[in-house]
Amino acid sequence: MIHSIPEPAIKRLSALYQLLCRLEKSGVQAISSKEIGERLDISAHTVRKDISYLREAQISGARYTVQKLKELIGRSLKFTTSRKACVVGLGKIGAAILNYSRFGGYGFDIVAGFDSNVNIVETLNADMDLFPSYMIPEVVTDRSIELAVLAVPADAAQLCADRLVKGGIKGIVNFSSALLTIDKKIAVSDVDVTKELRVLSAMISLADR
Amino acid sequence: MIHSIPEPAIKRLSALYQLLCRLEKSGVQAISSKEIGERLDISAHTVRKDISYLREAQISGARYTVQKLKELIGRSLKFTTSRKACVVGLGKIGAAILNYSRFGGYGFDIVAGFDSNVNIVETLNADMDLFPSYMIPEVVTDRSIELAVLAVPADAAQLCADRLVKGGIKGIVNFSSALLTIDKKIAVSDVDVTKELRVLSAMISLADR
DNA sequence: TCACAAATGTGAAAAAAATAACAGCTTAAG
DNA sequence: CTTAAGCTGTTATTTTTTTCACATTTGTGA
Ligand SMILES: NC(=O)c1ccc[n+]([C@@H]2O[C@H](COP(=O)([O-])OP(=O)(O)OC[C@H]3O[C@@H](n4cnc5c(N)ncnc54)[C@H](O)[C@@H]3O)[C@@H](O)[C@H]2O)c1
Ligand SMILES: NC(=O)c1ccc[n+]([C@@H]2O[C@H](COP(=O)([O-])OP(=O)(O)OC[C@H]3O[C@@H](n4cnc5c(N)ncnc54)[C@H](O)[C@@H]3O)[C@@H](O)[C@H]2O)c1
Repeated sequence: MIHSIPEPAIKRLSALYQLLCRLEKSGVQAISSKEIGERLDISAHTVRKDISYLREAQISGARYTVQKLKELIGRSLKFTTSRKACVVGLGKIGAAILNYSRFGGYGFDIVAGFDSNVNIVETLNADMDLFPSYMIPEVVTDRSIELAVLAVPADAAQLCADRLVKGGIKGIVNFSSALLTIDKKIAVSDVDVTKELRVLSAMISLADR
Repeated sequence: MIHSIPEPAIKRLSALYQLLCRLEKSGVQAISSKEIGERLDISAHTVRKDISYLREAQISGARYTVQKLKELIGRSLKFTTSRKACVVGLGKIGAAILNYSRFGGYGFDIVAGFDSNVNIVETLNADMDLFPSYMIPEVVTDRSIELAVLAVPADAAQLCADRLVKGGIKGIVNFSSALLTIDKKIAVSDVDVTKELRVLSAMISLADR
């Protein structure tokens, strides 16, 4: 059964999937757990254990076939079907992400952008449709958007998150430093540069005691 | 002794520090572990446990004094002294971070920017000095820069990281999807939006089985 | 064909982290 | 002053995650 893969394992398997995509493109046919471990900076034990959570053994004894392993992980973690995403807040960060062209190649399709500033909505040059912020619930529902990147100022984050939830969003990448109060069923990933810097700073301090 | 605080605890304490800064500004004097837990979405047990790693008890029985707790964490994790940082790669993401004005208030001082494109170095409008990429080692050393935000294309990331290391950098926030091969002593935090989306995608899939 | 070096898959052991339990202190109200 | 409710600090317990060990399988060269 596939339920209850430890969350750290899910993260490592996601990274492994990306590695396998790259290896496949560059024509590599097979790879061992040891080599994977070196690339991802984790132990070979962990690599094999993570793969074993997927409960679908490949041929034991032989190195992993890149293509087959990629398919196995993709199927298990549902990376196969492309998911629709949107960007909320089209300032510096939001606009950069909106126009980042490489998401498509990885199975994400940014189909809408939102901002409260009508001027931005009307003038920003983008390949997808842009809407004013109040239309979030409607558009998210109508277009079956599952993921959102939230790049608004901290004090607007909760309001926008609520609108996304109303529209039925399933996951949010939150760039603001606001801590969202949100239904547990919705997956949230916080990307706070200030916090990252602070954690690094602490680790540096504690490292050299 | 302060050594060996679990890494998850360091991250939570960093978040707590930020919360305490905000509370102090808005004039809150005291707060309980229960309230902290609600704000940070962790249990009150965990909050108290994390604080106990710092081995410097406040008055037991009374709620935490915001200011004192902030000072304790700041002193223990060395958030008190401001650290110098730089940005490498002044494209969309890099330029946004370079001009983000709020880092100063949190103890980070962005004192330099680097790009291989001389045109950008010369024309970009910024408050700090900008340099061509080959000068990274020299400038990092001379100005005692400890932290770097790396926002270059994936295929340039390793080269830039090596230059930063040569200059004596201590921590890197890496926005590219490249996996850096780097001395264990240097703290690295990867911020890969594509990977975040993928992890969210996996969690969504596994949640509704 | 056979032997052997090199892999994998997984149950078991160890380590790490989260959670709980509770003794003892604090504050506030009567 | 006394009591009761509420809170912290820390030890104990449980759960989660990582690491290990090894039986078993593959591919290769003589
Ligand atoms: N923009 C996004 O939404 C997004 C999303 C996911 C990941 N990323 C990643 O973040 C990184 C930055 O993204 P971006 O959109 O800002 O890219 P960008 O192309 O706008 O900017 C990259 C900058 O790096 C500079 N550069 C190239 N080689 C360099 C070198 N050797 N030394 C110094 N500078 C160099 C370029 O001149 C350019 O200014 C990339 O790795 C990208 O893949 C971006
Ligand atoms: N730029 C950085 O380097 C940086 C660093 C750390 C954190 N952040 C955080 O990331 C977030 C985005 O940063 P940015 O630099 O792109 O900010 P920005 O100010 O450039 O853009 C914010 C955008 O959000 C829009 N907005 C405001 N309220 C809105 C609402 N209710 N609905 C929809 N859109 C709304 C604004 O019109 C603006 O276009 C902020 O929370 C910021 O604090 C940014």
